[in-house]
Amino acid sequence: MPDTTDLPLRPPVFHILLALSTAARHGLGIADEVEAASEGAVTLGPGTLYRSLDEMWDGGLVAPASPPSEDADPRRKYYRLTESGRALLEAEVARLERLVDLAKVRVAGERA
Amino acid sequence: MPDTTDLPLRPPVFHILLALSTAARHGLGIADEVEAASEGAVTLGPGTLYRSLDEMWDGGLVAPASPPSEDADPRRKYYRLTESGRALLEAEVARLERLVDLAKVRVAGERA
DNA sequence: ACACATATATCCACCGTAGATATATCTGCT
DNA sequence: AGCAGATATATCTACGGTGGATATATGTGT
Repeated sequence: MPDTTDLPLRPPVFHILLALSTAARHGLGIADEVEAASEGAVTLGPGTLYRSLDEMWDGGLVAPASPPSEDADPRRKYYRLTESGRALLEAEVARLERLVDLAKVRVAGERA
Repeated sequence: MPDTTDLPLRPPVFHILLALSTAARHGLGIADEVEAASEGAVTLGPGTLYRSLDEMWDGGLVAPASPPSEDADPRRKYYRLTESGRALLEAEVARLERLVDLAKVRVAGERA
Protein backbone atom coordinates (compact mmCIF):
# COMPACT_ATOMS: atom_id res chain seq x y z
CA MET A 1 0.00 0.00 0.00
CA PRO A 2 1.34 3.43 -0.95
CA ASP A 3 2.36 5.83 1.78
CA THR A 4 0.19 8.92 1.74
CA THR A 5 2.26 10.73 4.37
CA ASP A 6 5.26 11.51 2.15
CA LEU A 7 5.87 15.05 1.02
CA PRO A 8 5.14 16.23 -1.60
CA LEU A 9 1.57 15.04 -1.07
CA ARG A 10 -0.23 13.70 -4.11
CA PRO A 11 -2.63 16.41 -5.29
CA PRO A 12 -5.83 14.44 -4.45
CA VAL A 13 -4.65 13.81 -0.88
CA PHE A 14 -3.78 17.47 -0.42
CA HIS A 15 -7.14 18.64 -1.72
CA ILE A 16 -9.06 16.19 0.45
CA LEU A 17 -7.19 17.35 3.55
CA LEU A 18 -7.92 20.94 2.58
CA ALA A 19 -11.61 20.20 2.07
CA LEU A 20 -11.82 18.62 5.51
CA SER A 21 -9.95 21.46 7.21
CA THR A 22 -13.11 23.53 7.71
CA ALA A 23 -15.72 20.87 8.43
CA ALA A 24 -16.42 17.15 8.55
CA ARG A 25 -17.79 16.03 5.21
CA HIS A 26 -18.91 12.86 3.46
CA GLY A 27 -17.31 11.43 0.32
CA LEU A 28 -19.18 13.21 -2.43
CA GLY A 29 -19.37 16.35 -0.31
CA ILE A 30 -15.57 16.35 -0.28
CA ALA A 31 -15.46 16.04 -4.06
CA ASP A 32 -17.87 18.95 -4.42
CA GLU A 33 -15.86 21.10 -2.03
CA VAL A 34 -12.59 20.33 -3.84
CA GLU A 35 -14.06 21.35 -7.16
CA ALA A 36 -15.54 24.54 -5.70
CA ALA A 37 -12.41 25.55 -3.78
CA SER A 38 -10.22 25.07 -6.84
CA GLU A 39 -12.63 26.99 -9.06
CA GLY A 40 -13.25 23.90 -11.13
CA ALA A 41 -9.57 23.24 -11.81
CA VAL A 42 -9.42 20.06 -9.73
CA THR A 43 -11.99 17.26 -9.90
CA LEU A 44 -11.95 13.90 -8.13
CA GLY A 45 -13.40 10.83 -9.78
CA PRO A 46 -14.99 8.26 -7.48
CA GLY A 47 -12.05 5.89 -7.93
CA THR A 48 -9.50 8.41 -6.72
CA LEU A 49 -11.82 9.73 -4.02
CA TYR A 50 -12.65 6.52 -2.18
CA ARG A 51 -9.25 4.95 -2.72
CA SER A 52 -7.54 8.05 -1.31
CA LEU A 53 -9.88 8.09 1.67
CA ASP A 54 -9.09 4.44 2.37
CA GLU A 55 -5.36 5.11 2.28
CA MET A 56 -5.74 8.22 4.41
CA TRP A 57 -7.75 6.22 6.90
CA ASP A 58 -5.01 3.59 7.06
CA GLY A 59 -2.43 6.33 7.45
CA GLY A 60 -4.31 7.89 10.34
CA LEU A 61 -4.97 11.17 8.54
CA VAL A 62 -8.77 11.01 8.71
CA ALA A 63 -11.24 9.46 11.13
CA PRO A 64 -15.01 8.94 11.18
CA ALA A 65 -17.14 11.84 12.31
CA SER A 66 -20.73 11.98 13.47
CA PRO A 67 -23.25 13.43 11.00
CA PRO A 68 -23.80 17.17 11.37
CA SER A 69 -27.54 16.77 11.92
CA GLU A 70 -29.84 14.10 13.33
CA ASP A 71 -31.80 13.45 10.16
CA ALA A 72 -28.89 13.32 7.74
CA ASP A 73 -28.84 10.78 4.93
CA PRO A 74 -27.67 7.59 6.69
CA ARG A 75 -25.83 6.44 3.59
CA ARG A 76 -23.32 9.22 4.06
CA LYS A 77 -20.08 8.44 5.86
CA TYR A 78 -18.57 11.53 7.41
CA TYR A 79 -14.85 12.08 7.76
CA ARG A 80 -12.86 14.56 9.82
CA LEU A 81 -9.17 15.44 10.07
CA THR A 82 -7.06 13.84 12.78
CA GLU A 83 -4.29 15.74 14.52
CA SER A 84 -1.67 14.15 12.29
CA GLY A 85 -3.81 14.87 9.25
CA ARG A 86 -3.90 18.53 10.14
CA ALA A 87 -0.18 18.56 10.88
CA LEU A 88 0.55 16.98 7.51
CA LEU A 89 -1.63 19.54 5.78
CA GLU A 90 0.24 22.35 7.50
CA ALA A 91 3.56 20.89 6.45
CA GLU A 92 2.47 20.63 2.83
CA VAL A 93 1.07 24.16 2.86
CA ALA A 94 4.41 25.41 4.20
CA ARG A 95 6.24 23.58 1.43
CA LEU A 96 3.95 24.98 -1.26
CA GLU A 97 4.23 28.45 0.20
CA ARG A 98 8.02 28.38 -0.09
CA LEU A 99 7.69 27.11 -3.64
CA VAL A 100 5.22 29.82 -4.62
CA ASP A 101 7.29 32.54 -2.98
CA LEU A 102 10.32 31.44 -4.96
CA ALA A 103 8.32 31.25 -8.17
CA LYS A 104 6.82 34.69 -7.67
CA VAL A 105 10.25 36.26 -7.34
CA ARG A 106 11.40 34.53 -10.48
CA VAL A 107 8.49 35.36 -12.76
CA ALA A 108 8.40 38.95 -11.52
CA GLY A 109 12.18 39.37 -11.60
CA GLU A 110 12.36 38.94 -15.32
CA ARG A 111 10.89 42.41 -15.81
CA ALA A 112 14.17 44.30 -15.54
CA MET B 1 0.67 12.77 -27.14
CA PRO B 2 -0.39 14.34 -23.85
CA ASP B 3 -1.05 18.04 -23.68
CA THR B 4 1.40 19.75 -21.34
CA THR B 5 -0.37 23.10 -21.50
CA ASP B 6 -3.38 22.21 -19.39
CA LEU B 7 -3.69 23.61 -15.89
CA PRO B 8 -2.95 22.26 -13.34
CA LEU B 9 0.49 21.56 -14.77
CA ARG B 10 2.01 18.20 -13.95
CA PRO B 11 4.61 18.74 -11.24
CA PRO B 12 7.65 17.86 -13.42
CA VAL B 13 6.57 20.34 -16.11
CA PHE B 14 6.07 23.08 -13.54
CA HIS B 15 9.46 22.49 -11.96
CA ILE B 16 11.24 22.44 -15.31
CA LEU B 17 9.63 25.75 -16.30
CA LEU B 18 10.66 27.20 -12.96
CA ALA B 19 14.24 25.98 -13.36
CA LEU B 20 14.45 27.63 -16.78
CA SER B 21 12.94 30.90 -15.60
CA THR B 22 16.29 32.28 -14.45
CA ALA B 23 18.66 30.93 -17.08
CA ALA B 24 19.02 28.60 -20.04
CA ARG B 25 20.11 25.19 -18.84
CA HIS B 26 20.86 21.74 -20.23
CA GLY B 27 18.99 18.57 -19.27
CA LEU B 28 20.89 17.38 -16.22
CA GLY B 29 21.47 20.98 -15.16
CA ILE B 30 17.70 21.37 -15.01
CA ALA B 31 17.40 18.26 -12.84
CA ASP B 32 20.06 19.61 -10.47
CA GLU B 33 18.37 22.99 -10.24
CA VAL B 34 14.97 21.42 -9.55
CA GLU B 35 16.37 19.39 -6.71
CA ALA B 36 18.22 22.38 -5.25
CA ALA B 37 15.27 24.78 -5.56
CA SER B 38 12.90 22.32 -3.89
CA GLU B 39 15.39 21.61 -1.09
CA GLY B 40 15.63 18.00 -2.20
CA ALA B 41 11.88 17.40 -2.10
CA VAL B 42 11.52 17.01 -5.87
CA THR B 43 13.80 14.88 -8.02
CA LEU B 44 13.52 14.13 -11.73
CA GLY B 45 14.64 10.79 -13.13
CA PRO B 46 16.05 10.80 -16.66
CA GLY B 47 12.93 9.22 -18.08
CA THR B 48 10.66 11.95 -16.77
CA LEU B 49 13.18 14.66 -17.57
CA TYR B 50 13.78 13.99 -21.25
CA ARG B 51 10.24 12.90 -21.97
CA SER B 52 8.89 16.08 -20.39
CA LEU B 53 11.35 18.21 -22.38
CA ASP B 54 10.25 16.52 -25.61
CA GLU B 55 6.61 17.23 -24.86
CA MET B 56 7.35 20.78 -23.83
CA TRP B 57 9.30 21.27 -27.05
CA ASP B 58 6.33 19.99 -29.05
CA GLY B 59 4.04 22.26 -27.08
CA GLY B 60 6.19 25.29 -27.79
CA LEU B 61 7.07 25.91 -24.15
CA VAL B 62 10.83 25.58 -24.54
CA ALA B 63 13.26 26.24 -27.39
CA PRO B 64 16.96 25.57 -27.98
CA ALA B 65 19.41 28.10 -26.58
CA SER B 66 23.04 28.73 -27.39
CA PRO B 67 25.55 27.53 -24.79
CA PRO B 68 26.48 30.11 -22.17
CA SER B 69 30.18 29.95 -23.03
CA GLU B 70 32.24 29.11 -26.09
CA ASP B 71 34.00 26.08 -24.68
CA ALA B 72 31.01 24.40 -23.06
CA ASP B 73 30.61 20.64 -23.23
CA PRO B 74 29.23 20.10 -26.74
CA ARG B 75 27.15 17.15 -25.58
CA ARG B 76 24.93 19.49 -23.61
CA LYS B 77 21.73 20.68 -25.21
CA TYR B 78 20.58 23.98 -23.77
CA TYR B 79 16.94 24.95 -23.40
CA ARG B 80 15.28 28.30 -22.70
CA LEU B 81 11.72 29.38 -22.02
CA THR B 82 9.60 30.66 -24.86
CA GLU B 83 7.09 33.45 -24.38
CA SER B 84 4.24 31.00 -24.08
CA GLY B 85 6.28 28.90 -21.70
CA ARG B 86 6.77 31.88 -19.44
CA ALA B 87 3.11 32.83 -19.72
CA LEU B 88 2.08 29.31 -18.76
CA LEU B 89 4.42 29.37 -15.78
CA GLU B 90 2.91 32.65 -14.63
CA ALA B 91 -0.60 31.23 -14.93
CA GLU B 92 0.29 28.18 -12.88
CA VAL B 93 2.03 30.29 -10.26
CA ALA B 94 -1.10 32.43 -9.99
CA ARG B 95 -3.24 29.33 -9.55
CA LEU B 96 -0.96 27.92 -6.86
CA GLU B 97 -0.82 31.26 -5.11
CA ARG B 98 -4.61 31.35 -4.82
CA LEU B 99 -4.58 27.79 -3.54
CA VAL B 100 -1.89 28.51 -0.94
CA ASP B 101 -3.62 31.68 0.20
CA LEU B 102 -6.83 29.75 0.74
CA ALA B 103 -5.01 26.96 2.55
CA LYS B 104 -3.15 29.38 4.83
CA VAL B 105 -6.42 30.95 5.96
CA ARG B 106 -7.87 27.55 6.69
CA VAL B 107 -5.00 26.05 8.65
CA ALA B 108 -4.53 29.26 10.63
CA GLY B 109 -8.26 29.82 11.13
CA GLU B 110 -8.67 26.69 13.17
CA ARG B 111 -6.91 28.33 16.11
CA ALA B 112 -10.00 30.05 17.47
C1' DA C 1 -45.43 2.59 -6.20
C1' DC C 2 -42.34 4.05 -9.52
C1' DA C 3 -38.68 6.69 -11.50
C1' DC C 4 -34.78 9.18 -10.67
C1' DA C 5 -31.09 10.98 -7.95
C1' DT C 6 -27.63 10.21 -4.55
C1' DA C 7 -24.04 7.58 -2.17
C1' DT C 8 -20.53 4.21 -1.45
C1' DA C 9 -17.65 0.96 -3.55
C1' DT C 10 -15.04 -1.77 -6.95
C1' DC C 11 -13.00 -2.75 -11.46
C1' DC C 12 -10.32 -1.84 -15.37
C1' DA C 13 -7.82 0.59 -18.87
C1' DC C 14 -4.89 4.32 -19.62
C1' DC C 15 -1.32 7.62 -18.52
C1' DG C 16 2.65 9.33 -16.09
C1' DT C 17 6.69 8.39 -13.45
C1' DA C 18 11.03 6.36 -12.04
C1' DG C 19 14.67 3.27 -12.61
C1' DA C 20 17.54 0.42 -15.46
C1' DT C 21 19.97 0.28 -19.41
C1' DA C 22 22.44 1.81 -23.74
C1' DT C 23 25.62 4.71 -26.17
C1' DA C 24 28.61 8.42 -26.80
C1' DT C 25 32.00 11.61 -25.26
C1' DC C 26 34.43 14.54 -22.08
C1' DT C 27 37.81 14.89 -18.17
C1' DG C 28 41.44 13.64 -15.20
C1' DC C 29 45.25 10.75 -14.02
C1' DT C 30 49.38 8.18 -14.86
C1' DA D 1 48.73 8.97 -25.28
C1' DG D 2 45.97 5.80 -23.18
C1' DC D 3 42.83 4.35 -19.75
C1' DA D 4 39.15 4.82 -16.23
C1' DG D 5 35.49 6.99 -14.57
C1' DA D 6 32.22 10.64 -14.84
C1' DT D 7 28.86 13.08 -17.49
C1' DA D 8 25.18 13.59 -20.93
C1' DT D 9 21.43 12.36 -23.84
C1' DA D 10 18.16 8.94 -24.94
C1' DT D 11 15.12 4.85 -24.78
C1' DC D 12 12.69 0.94 -22.72
C1' DT D 13 10.08 -1.29 -19.30
C1' DA D 14 7.65 -2.05 -15.05
C1' DC D 15 4.94 -0.04 -11.61
C1' DG D 16 1.69 2.99 -9.45
C1' DG D 17 -1.91 6.51 -9.67
C1' DT D 18 -5.94 8.40 -11.87
C1' DG D 19 -10.37 8.54 -13.80
C1' DG D 20 -14.32 6.56 -15.98
C1' DA D 21 -17.53 2.79 -16.20
C1' DT D 22 -20.05 -0.13 -13.62
C1' DA D 23 -22.53 -2.28 -9.58
C1' DT D 24 -25.50 -2.02 -5.66
C1' DA D 25 -28.15 0.06 -2.24
C1' DT D 26 -31.06 3.55 -0.58
C1' DG D 27 -33.16 8.00 -0.25
C1' DT D 28 -36.41 11.48 -2.52
C1' DG D 29 -40.09 13.25 -5.17
C1' DT D 30 -44.24 12.76 -8.07
